[in-house]
Amino acid sequence: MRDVQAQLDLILRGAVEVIQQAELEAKLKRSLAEKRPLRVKAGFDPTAPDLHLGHTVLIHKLKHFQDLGHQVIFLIGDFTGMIGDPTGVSETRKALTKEQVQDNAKTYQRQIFKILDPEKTTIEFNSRWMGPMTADGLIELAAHYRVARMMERDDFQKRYQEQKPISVHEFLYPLVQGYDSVALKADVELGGTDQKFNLLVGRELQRDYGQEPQVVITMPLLEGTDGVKKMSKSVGNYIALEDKPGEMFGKVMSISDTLMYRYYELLTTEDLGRVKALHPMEAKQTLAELIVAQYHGADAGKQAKAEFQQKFQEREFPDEPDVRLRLTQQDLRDGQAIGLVDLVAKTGLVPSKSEARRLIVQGGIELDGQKQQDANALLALVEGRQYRLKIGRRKFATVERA
RNA sequence: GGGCAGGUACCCAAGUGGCCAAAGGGGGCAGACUGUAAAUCUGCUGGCUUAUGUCUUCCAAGGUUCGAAUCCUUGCCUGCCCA
Repeated sequence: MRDVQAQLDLILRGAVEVIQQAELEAKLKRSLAEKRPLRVKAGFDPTAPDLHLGHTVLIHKLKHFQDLGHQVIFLIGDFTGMIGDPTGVSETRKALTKEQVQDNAKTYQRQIFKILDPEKTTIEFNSRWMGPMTADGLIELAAHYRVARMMERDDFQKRYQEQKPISVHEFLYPLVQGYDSVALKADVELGGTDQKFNLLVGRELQRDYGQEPQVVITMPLLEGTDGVKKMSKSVGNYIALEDKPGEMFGKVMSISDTLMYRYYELLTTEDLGRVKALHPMEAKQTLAELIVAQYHGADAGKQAKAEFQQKFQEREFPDEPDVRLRLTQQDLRDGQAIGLVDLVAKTGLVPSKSEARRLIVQGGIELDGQKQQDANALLALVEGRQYRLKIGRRKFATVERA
C-alpha cells in the first residue's frame, strides 16, 4: 500500500468535494498503520438494466481505491430501487417490482467487472438488511431524522413550492441509503455531487448509531450526449456499457468537442495536454475507440472506427445495412412498381407513412445515391438488382425483389 | 371530513361553444453549413389510399347542443387552505 500522500493524489483526482479531507487523511494513516483496508462504498440503483458511462465515473473511482488495496463495496440498491431515488427529479418516480430489480441487478454485476476486479470486489444488496427489517425497525430509523432537515433538500423544497406531489416513502430513500452505511460500517462513500444530501445523511446516522462517520467524496456528474443534462437513463442521453460497438462509437462521435474533453478527463487516463494538441475529430475518434475497446475489446474498437469512417465520413453505404428488404410480388403495384412512400415505410425504419412522406419532401431520402424528393413517385424495380436506400442521416436499407 | 385550484399532444404550456389536429417553448427528425459533430439558419413534428379529404385525440364515463378541449353530472388523480 502506498503512503498517504500518494494515495491522496489518486483519490482526489477528478473529485469535486471531500467531506472531510482531514478525516480521510486520518483514516488513511490509520489504515496504513493497522494494515486494515478502508471500506469504500458506492451504491447504485438498479432502476434500468443498463449501466452507462455516467456511472463509470464512480466505478473508476472505486477502481482507484481498489488499486490502492482498499476494500471496495459495490452496493446494489435493490431495496431502495423499489422506492426510487427522489434526487433531482421533479416528480415521484415509479417504483420497480422485485423481479425488475433482480433482473437489473444481475446485469449490473456483469457490467461493472469490465472495470473492477471481481476477485477484490464485494457485492452487496441492501435488501439483505432492509428486507428483514420490521416495521419497528423502520420507525426507529425514521425517528433519527427530522422533517425540516429533509425539506432542506433542494428538490423536495422545489417540488413543495411548485405544489407538486411528494410521497412519504420518498423521505425514506435518504434514510435507507444512510442506513446502508451503518450496516456496512463504511469508511468512505462515493457519490455524484447530486447525492451530497443522501451521503451526508449517512454520516449523521452513523454518528447516531455510534460509528465513526464516513468520509464523503463527491464526483462530478457526467453530462449526457446532449452536453447539457446529466447522463441518465430516463432522459435518454446516455451511452450504455452494453450498447453495440457501432452504436457506442456513433454516440461518442455525436457529442460536442467541449464535452469530448470532459469525457477524456473523467473516463480515461489519457494526458489531457496531449489530447488537446490533436485535431478535435482525431481526438474524438480516438476517444470513441478507447471507450468501445474498454467494453467490447480492442478489435471491436478498431472495427467500429473503420465502420464509422465508411458510413459517415466517406458517406458510403455500410456493409451491414440496418435492414435488408426483400419485396415480394404482392408488395408491388401491378407486379412492377412500388410507391416511394410505401417502400420507405416498409423498411420499418420510419414510424409511419406520413413520416416517410415528410422525409421525402425534405430531401432526406436517397436511392442509390440519388436524392428522391417526389413523394408520389412510383419506382419500377429491376429484378435481381440490389438498391440502396438511405433514410435520413443514419438509417440504411437494401432493397431487392425476391 | 370541508373549501378552493388543477388534469391539453413526447415534456412544459396557451386555448373557456364553431375559424382546433389544437398557439408558444423545449425535445425530436430533416435540409443547409461543417470535421461525422457542436453552434447557427430553414422546414417538419397524430394516423390514413395526400386529400383545400377523412379518421382518432385535449384524465374517464355519461349528458346538454346542429356543433364540446371548452358547458353539465359522476368518478379517478394532483396540489393548496381549513379540520
